[in-house]
Amino acid sequence: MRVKNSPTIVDVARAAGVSKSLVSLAIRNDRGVSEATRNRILEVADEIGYRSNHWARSLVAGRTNLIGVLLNELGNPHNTDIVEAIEDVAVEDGMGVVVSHGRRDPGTLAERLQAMRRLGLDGFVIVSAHVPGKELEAAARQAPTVVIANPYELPDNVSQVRNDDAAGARQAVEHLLARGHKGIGFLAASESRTTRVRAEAYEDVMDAHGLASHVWWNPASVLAERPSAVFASNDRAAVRLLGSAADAGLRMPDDLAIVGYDDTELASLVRPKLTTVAQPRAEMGRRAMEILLSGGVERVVVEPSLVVRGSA
Amino acid sequence: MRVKNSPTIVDVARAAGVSKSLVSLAIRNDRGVSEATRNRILEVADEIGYRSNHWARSLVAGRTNLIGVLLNELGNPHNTDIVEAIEDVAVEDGMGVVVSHGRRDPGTLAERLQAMRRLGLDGFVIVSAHVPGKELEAAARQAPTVVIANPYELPDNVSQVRNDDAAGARQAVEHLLARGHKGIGFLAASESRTTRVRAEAYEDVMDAHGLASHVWWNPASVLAERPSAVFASNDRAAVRLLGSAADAGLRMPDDLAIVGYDDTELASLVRPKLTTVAQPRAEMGRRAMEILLSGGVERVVVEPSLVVRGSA
DNA sequence: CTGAAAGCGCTTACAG
DNA sequence: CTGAAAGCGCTTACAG
Repeated sequence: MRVKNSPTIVDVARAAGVSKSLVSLAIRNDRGVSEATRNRILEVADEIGYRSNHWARSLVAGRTNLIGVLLNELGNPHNTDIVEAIEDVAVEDGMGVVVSHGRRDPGTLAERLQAMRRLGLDGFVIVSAHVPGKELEAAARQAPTVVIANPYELPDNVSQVRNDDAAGARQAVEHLLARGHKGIGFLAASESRTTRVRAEAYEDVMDAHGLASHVWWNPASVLAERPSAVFASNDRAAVRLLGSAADAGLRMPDDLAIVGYDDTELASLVRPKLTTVAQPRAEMGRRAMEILLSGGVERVVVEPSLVVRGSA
Repeated sequence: MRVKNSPTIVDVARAAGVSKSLVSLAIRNDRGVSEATRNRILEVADEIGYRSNHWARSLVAGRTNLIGVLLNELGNPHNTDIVEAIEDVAVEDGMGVVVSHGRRDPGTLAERLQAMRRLGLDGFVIVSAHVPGKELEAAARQAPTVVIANPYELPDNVSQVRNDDAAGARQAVEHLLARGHKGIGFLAASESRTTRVRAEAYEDVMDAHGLASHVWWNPASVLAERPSAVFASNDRAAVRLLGSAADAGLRMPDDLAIVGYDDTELASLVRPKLTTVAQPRAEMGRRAMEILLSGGVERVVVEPSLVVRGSA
């Protein structure tokens, strides 16, 4: 599986009858090469199928012009939308993006990040809360690193862009209260810090209204207790609950009102469509890239907003 | 945003008091380096945070040990499951994977493939039917290339792994016929070859049973005609139809039976759960990697299977 | 067991 | 406007 020998700069030089330095200059549009010469060189290069070797170029440049994006998992639309926003900005700035992912597993994530580090990328965007703190720290020592998530451990040298989970959760619960619900529970999707913050904000609001809180970890427990409404820590959990509740013969939102979090595609695919809290994903991706390109360390919090649909 | 100067092999050599060649040998576990020396070198390397430069290594090796995976779009679970299977095999073989995607747009896909080509990757797996034939051809000239999809144009030098869409479609339609449906329509999700093949197989089966065929392009047209059952060209289209039908007050599967294709996560998230045709994604990813590593050009067709759930 | 030298494909001063 | 030389970080023969 050896790569077919691609033509190099010296092949072009030979074919065009010039020195290889001149080819290099012509290809990079360096002025100081006559119009005619440049055109001839470019033509020859094209003819023999020359394609500059990114690795060699990076080696001398000391930078790769490539950003590494590490995802918690592929196939999570909340994450992948963020990736697209990152890429938009990167491409505008003439940088490439390589994507990797770790299947929600800290060990795999660490491994993938290390592989990216070996590539000597110019920056890292981590769209996951599960990368070990020491790995983040090591990555940030090598190149600007920003996390788009809210991990338990966030070393001082790494930047962060996250949404205000407490504010989002409050909007969700207050919406439910405004609709007259009193028996409102919380469905936790995981033990992540994000879930915890959302749960605590939920409890605070309930407390403030003199109402009792209930946190469940799976749809079955929810159905066993039959609250009048549930705030789920993300859309996926909300949709699972929606399904289980439907299976149990409940009608949403009358028998059970449900609010999710993230506003993924899923939310408008199911019936009733999900009322959910939307994170400004495009903005988050954009901010992350801005921080990366600035080279400094920043912590940014953006505001989520409630999207009311049929489920609550 | 210049990368902080990472320690190189010569830094290690200096710190350990040996030549840089020796460091190189020690690091690659080349025998011919005394146990004691190797350990000392490795220790020093670890101490000063040495990390080998993938680019430099590739430059001299003439290969990158990296496979490029190009996706039609991120966030399509059918695609991303395939990617995971590819990665499993790649990691087993000591190769890395870089992922890129093109948002379903041929121009963007072509651009991304070109960027990957500049990285001099050792092979390409294209999980998309929308990459222009000439781009595939150029990629395959450079390194082994296999498409996991069924594009209209497939150059002779590129390999392919795909499922038997006609067989899958036949299973779907025959299932519907077995359930007693006669007025069965087809909901097309796009103008891709895959959709066309599925549509034609559907028509053939209907023909064979002396029944009329109807192809629609959106849920609204389906509902205007009220067939008794619909075979949708993929899960997403099926779920959209499910939603629209529910909005129109229909009960599935009694008022309308629906069958999808792909068996994505979506299929078991909605209610009723979707009856759908499953592609052996793990096998497809594995086969693609095997072909890549063998270096030859092959065309492989795998068998899909019907998964019966609640929607039909 | 260990070191000096050449070279991977490119760019960057430095002379002409 | 153009060429010869050095060097990016590494590996690979080739001598000792």
